[in-house]
Amino acid sequence: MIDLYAEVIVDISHEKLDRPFTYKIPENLIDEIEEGTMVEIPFGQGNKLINGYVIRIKENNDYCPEKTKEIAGIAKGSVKADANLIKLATFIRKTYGSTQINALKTVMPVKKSVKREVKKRVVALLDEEKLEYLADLAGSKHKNAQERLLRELKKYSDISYSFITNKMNVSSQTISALVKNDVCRIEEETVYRNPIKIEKPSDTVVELSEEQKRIIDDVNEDLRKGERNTYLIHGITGSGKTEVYMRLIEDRIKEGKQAILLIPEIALTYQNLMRFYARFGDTVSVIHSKMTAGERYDQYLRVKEGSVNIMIGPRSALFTPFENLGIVVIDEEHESSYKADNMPKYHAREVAKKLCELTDSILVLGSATPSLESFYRAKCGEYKLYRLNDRLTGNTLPKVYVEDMRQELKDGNKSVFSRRLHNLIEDRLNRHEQIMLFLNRRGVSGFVSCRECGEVVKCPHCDVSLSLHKDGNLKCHYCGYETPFSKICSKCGSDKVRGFKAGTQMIEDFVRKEFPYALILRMDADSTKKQEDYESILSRFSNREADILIGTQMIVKGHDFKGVTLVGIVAADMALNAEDYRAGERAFQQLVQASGRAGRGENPGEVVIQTYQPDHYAVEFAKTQDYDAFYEDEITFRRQMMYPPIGNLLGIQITGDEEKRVVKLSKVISDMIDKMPIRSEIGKIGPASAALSKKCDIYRRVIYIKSLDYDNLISIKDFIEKEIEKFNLERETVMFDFNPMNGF
DNA sequence: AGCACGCCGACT
DNA sequence: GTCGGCGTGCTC
Repeated sequence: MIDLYAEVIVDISHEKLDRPFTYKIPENLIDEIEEGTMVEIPFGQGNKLINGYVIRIKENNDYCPEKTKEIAGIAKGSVKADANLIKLATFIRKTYGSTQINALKTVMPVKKSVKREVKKRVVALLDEEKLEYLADLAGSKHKNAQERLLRELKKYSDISYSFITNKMNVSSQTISALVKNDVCRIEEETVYRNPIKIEKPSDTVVELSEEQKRIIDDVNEDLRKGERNTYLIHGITGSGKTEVYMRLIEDRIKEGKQAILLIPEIALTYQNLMRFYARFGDTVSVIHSKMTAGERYDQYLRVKEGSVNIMIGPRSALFTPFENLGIVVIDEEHESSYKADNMPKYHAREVAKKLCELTDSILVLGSATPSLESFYRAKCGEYKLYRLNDRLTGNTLPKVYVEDMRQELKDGNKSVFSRRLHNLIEDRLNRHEQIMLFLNRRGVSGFVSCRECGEVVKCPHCDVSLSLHKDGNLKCHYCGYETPFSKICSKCGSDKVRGFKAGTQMIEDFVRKEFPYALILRMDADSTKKQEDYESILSRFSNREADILIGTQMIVKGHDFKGVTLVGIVAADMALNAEDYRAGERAFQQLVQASGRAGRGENPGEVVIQTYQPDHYAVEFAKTQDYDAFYEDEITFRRQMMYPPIGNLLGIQITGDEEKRVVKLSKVISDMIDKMPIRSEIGKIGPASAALSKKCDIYRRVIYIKSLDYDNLISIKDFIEKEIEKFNLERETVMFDFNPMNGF
């Protein structure tokens, strides 16, 4: 019998080990080991048993035969990765740049039958005096690493394990030596959470509109012809996108196939989830990030045994190992949560496209405000575009007022609210109808604008707003351009240029003062530490326990509050002037989505958008809800600047604990790029300090590379990675993000 | 990442 | 000498 060998990716995430290792497959395991099997292998001089994934099986051994070891066995309680998932992992590794093992791990829906997430910390057991003494002692004996650790323990007494080994350059042996002597102890934390419980309501069969019918017939016709396309459904809020998804999914299930539905965040589409349960019953399953390992494993088993046909969840639901996938639907496809925020930073839309190619499935994207990427592809003919322009319930879109805050100021109104918003709030309170006040502050660190003319101070090189720093200078977070702050407006000459700052707390205080009899709920990151707080605030508001809900972008998504007839966007400028190239797109999306919250019940709604820049294209087009016009303006800007989706952007983030070193390393990398032989034209921006230039004592700098050719960016990333490997970096980290969504 | 090997200073 | 910390290099 011929010998078989396996290429194994070891479960150690380190660049130096990020390549396949060849192992011999023992004869007794030949039938059991396949590509995707998790195996136990002896590794290193100590032949320590570790896990690894078999990614390929081959007949010839291209490695030195004497050194080739045998696979020890199949990893206990392991779960096999199916072939498509391995291909997806390879795609993720190549497209977003990560180690193979990390790509494999993100793609695995369940790694083990019981997976525990542990966070190790080192905690001091002695008091400061004793530690000081021991540190001195270690110092005098030239035990440098030990001294470093002891001094740090004296200062903080509780340090994360990975910080010590990675950032302080102290090895695990040194730590265990101290543990043995009872100087400190290692603590492990496990975090678990319960899933949400869903009841089964009944649902009535809905009559389809002409628009909906056309989409469904057209898609089915394509499938009959053997075509596999990507479809973008641009449907205004309340136009019945969900019903279209359900019909398309139903049709695939009748063909014996399965479906994946991606939604931005589980809690936010609770209502939609119930509709799916009502329609498809037990064949629907849900996964989300907060489920415990056991719960996840249960869902995985149900999928494997074929009792689940539809998987609903956030981006990770994409990796459900269906036998015979037929359709992937991405609802609210413009949402930034579809982009992974930790490595590998993949985008669910792109991975879904790849998955559909691999499984011969169709991809359906839906949104009221499609991402520029998707709409651009639709315009190019790469996706098929459909519109849903009619609101099913027959109620009209809300009336939108844009209030010019410059004029308010001129007329002597210095309050947070325009006269119109103030009057409308009073009116709604009298009529006992509900109000939502919306304030966005994400990604904003105090942009600067003229209160007279609305002019925003922008970077002459990057066309993004400058932000005011404590040192009194205005800085660009893209290229590092710096200029002193001046009260004098360069456009109109007034001396009313000010930084912009407002918080939900401030709005709440103001509302309490102005309308003391109103019942107010506030929701933002500070007031909702826990998921329960969040749900309870929303349900209390839904039960009409309050008149006014004040919040950040959290309150904008998905929820239907029938009683709300007035939406106030207190400071639209906050979103307009976020400091990256997506600001306009995000602002438009948020304004339209926020407007969509008003008048979802019987009474018609009104929306007030307050801004210093009523002429801003995002505001103008949000007022008329004119997506196409907005798109034309925005794509022109992107084309001029070569920003995505026209060009591609690679973000490189350099972080470290000492500013000088981070600055120096970013300069080194920047020079490296300049000297690099490249295939096609690129544009380099930076290095500059990141939007959050210092966070938890870690300094952050960024470099952006623009290129029309995506592969060009990949080779730049590979090149930099290879170069910096030589430096053996210990205190700095370099991270890459392809076509970043939210900056770094 | 984590293990062995080997160098080099400190101490019997 | 020789004990032991810590840098170096390798892992199929």
